[in-house]
Amino acid sequence: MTRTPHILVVDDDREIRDLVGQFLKRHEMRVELAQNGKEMFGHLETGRFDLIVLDLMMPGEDGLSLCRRLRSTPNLSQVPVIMLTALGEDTDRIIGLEMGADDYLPKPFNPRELLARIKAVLRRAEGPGPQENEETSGHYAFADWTLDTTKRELRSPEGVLTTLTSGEYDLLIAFLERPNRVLNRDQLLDLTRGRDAGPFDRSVDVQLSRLRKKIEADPKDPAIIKTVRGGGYILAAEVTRP
Amino acid sequence: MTRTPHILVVDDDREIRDLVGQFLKRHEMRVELAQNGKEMFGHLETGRFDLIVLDLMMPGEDGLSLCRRLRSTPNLSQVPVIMLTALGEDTDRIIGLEMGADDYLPKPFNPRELLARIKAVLRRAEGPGPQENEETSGHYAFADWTLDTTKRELRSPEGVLTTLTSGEYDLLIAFLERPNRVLNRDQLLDLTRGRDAGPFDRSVDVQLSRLRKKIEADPKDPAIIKTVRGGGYILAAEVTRP
DNA sequence: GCGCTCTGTTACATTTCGTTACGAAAAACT
DNA sequence: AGTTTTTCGTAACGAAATGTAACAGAGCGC
Repeated sequence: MTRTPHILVVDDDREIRDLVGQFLKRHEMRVELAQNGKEMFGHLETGRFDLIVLDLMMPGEDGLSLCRRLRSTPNLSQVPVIMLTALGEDTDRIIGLEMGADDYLPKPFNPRELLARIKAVLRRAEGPGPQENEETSGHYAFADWTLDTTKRELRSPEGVLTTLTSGEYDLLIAFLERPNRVLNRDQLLDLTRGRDAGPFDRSVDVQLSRLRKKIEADPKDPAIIKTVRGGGYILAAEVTRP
Repeated sequence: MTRTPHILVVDDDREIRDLVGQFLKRHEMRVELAQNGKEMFGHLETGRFDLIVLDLMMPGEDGLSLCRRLRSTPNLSQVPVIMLTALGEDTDRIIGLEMGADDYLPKPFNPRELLARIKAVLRRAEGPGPQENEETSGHYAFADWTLDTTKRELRSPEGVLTTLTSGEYDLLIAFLERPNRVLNRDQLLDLTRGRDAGPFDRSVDVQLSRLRKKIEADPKDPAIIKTVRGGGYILAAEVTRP
């Protein structure tokens, strides 16, 4: 199973950003663009990415700093990064000192070269799988339910074990990692299946319906995952991680 | 079968140490860190390493001296060493004088370069090696089961001995070495049989089914090795190595 | 060779998931 | 209010993925 890779391109130069984006899209990758750290973390909050292409030199917070922040964010510390470095002065020194990235590419670069490196890094990173692995340690508790992510076990308020299919499990995790936030269908589809929605895609609705049947006391009047008409769905419960 | 290399990084500069460590970990290596000779030999006493990355300039006993001690220690005299040398020193002279290391890398260095050299040295060292690939010995404990890899004995929660065929054993080991990670069929086939999957290869499924019949209380609703639809399988249990 | 065990292949059963369809509910409009 | 339009819930169906019994060939000890 290889889903199409989801790449986040961060560069303040609009031209480069778009160019890289177009190029990667033509090579069967899904691409999001960000022009600074704020946008980058915005994307990271709502989507799952297989790799980040990050410009070193940017106004405001630069690539190095962003990379460090990334590495110290529990959920994102393993996302591969390819750093774009401008040619010049102490590039070597910086590269030598800062190894937060998985690979470096000096500007100006050949897009094919970038593609090759992306593929190489993805191949390497394939092992641990998409983010969320690592220390997504342990337990979630919400609305008297308990989810053990190590054992992939869901326990009802009464303590009964409830089996979830992988699809239902993925969906639940997506909500638990982003509680009390409205997630639209595109985001959910990306988070759970790593793909974009077709024109009349209702698969999220159906899957959610199935999940509700298992965890809601009254699926007709859901109390845990609520519908936001025109917006998506929201996990309406406090989530704790003991 | 080559398992992930075990690297010991010795450098007094915390930043470099950590960054090198992070970088190598992302490249499928297991890494231990030491900030001086004392810690280094501490690690060497308790673990087996495939390679040591050693800083030349360190307060107290420096890299050269440590390397010499290493070479004169019977058990460790063959462990490959890559020496990090700061610029500005008379590198050539040092290299000329000290042949204890397998390779040298001047600081500041490009991490890709370090990785390339590590791989090159490992490849070279691989040949002769009766070097005994480390922790082949030991016990695994998971979900109340115990596996003794020395005797290849699997014991059930009730203490009953369960015999595994070698195929089942290999499969179980593959999971135990990578707990809580989704492994797809290609990876499993590679890990257990060292071959690539044919077009409609279901052998992993069948073998896993056989393993489940032996270790799962209810093979119809597996609790230890779970299926990740579209992804592969995952060992859903905590694994400890007493 | 003969019997035994192990493993890959095949075939069929079962499960899961996406799509479609249709009715219900909410919003928009008249 | 009544009507139309949009959005959502979910049953039902079919396609795809997974589970596994049964078979057959390979390897091994005798």
